[in-house]
Amino acid sequence: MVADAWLIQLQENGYRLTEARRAVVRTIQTSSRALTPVEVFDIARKKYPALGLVSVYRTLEKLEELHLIQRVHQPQGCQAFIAGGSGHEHLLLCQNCGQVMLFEGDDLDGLINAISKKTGYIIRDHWLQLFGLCEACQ
Amino acid sequence: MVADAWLIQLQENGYRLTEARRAVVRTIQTSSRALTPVEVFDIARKKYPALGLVSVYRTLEKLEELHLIQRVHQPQGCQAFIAGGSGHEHLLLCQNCGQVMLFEGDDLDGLINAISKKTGYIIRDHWLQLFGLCEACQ
DNA sequence: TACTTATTGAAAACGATTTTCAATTTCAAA
DNA sequence: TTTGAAATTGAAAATCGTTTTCAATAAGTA
Repeated sequence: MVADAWLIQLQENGYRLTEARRAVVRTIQTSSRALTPVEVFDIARKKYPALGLVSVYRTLEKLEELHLIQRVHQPQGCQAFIAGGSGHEHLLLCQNCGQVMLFEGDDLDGLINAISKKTGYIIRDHWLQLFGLCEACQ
Repeated sequence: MVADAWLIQLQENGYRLTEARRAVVRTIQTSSRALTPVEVFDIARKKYPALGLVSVYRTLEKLEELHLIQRVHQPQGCQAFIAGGSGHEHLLLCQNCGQVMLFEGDDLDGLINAISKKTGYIIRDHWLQLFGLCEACQ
């Protein structure tokens, strides 16, 4: 019935497709903001009341391992997850409603080279996150 | 005896100077990598064995509130603290030894304007963190 | 020196996450 | 279809990091 890429990914990695996993996947996929495990639990249970919180944790773990979701770091905490992007993308968060957008196309080469030269570090990775107000919240 | 800026800051904000606070302050100030509360506890107790873990948490809370320390976000967790910079600075972390350096002079205006135009967001803040290998670990 | 009040460490409480376990469900093989 | 092995489940218990409570102590002012 569902030709869902995430479910296929789970299956191809040897995981079984269960109602609990479908419920968690659907919940995260349809959210425009990052959700904590308990939030996923509360939302998903509306459609699948038998769901247990433990299964939420276990499914999130697998989805993160497959890079289908990613953890969102914020000043208030780092327990929330959002659908992961494809390739190299960064996050843009609305400080009012929590909406998360992904963007790509950062060109930090100049900056990174300068810092590398100044500090002697070999730089292998970077995190960039922007905070602001989405159009609706301005 | 100690003409320490952090201790003065604490005092000026109405907090008393105690051995527990001195021990925590000294521990963080002399560390080149981010420390978790328990790590601070273990290190500080070597010089002040009577220290309690609760006082570590309470002192970290006050130091963070005064912006003297900052929380370090990493893939493995976000509970560690490092001495805070002055003004607008970003972190550069060694993925091998954990050493943390601060740098400033990021010019993200072009990038931020482009993202702002593309998404309609008003961008008010940003986080940038670089990961790599320090000279000693290469 | 005396006194008020912040601060302390220990123990208990708490909340989030993980582990254990018997029952259930999935899915491949018959 | 049916069967059966193995993965997955939810509930309960255990665990971990952090916070609260509380009586004793220490800091700093008068």
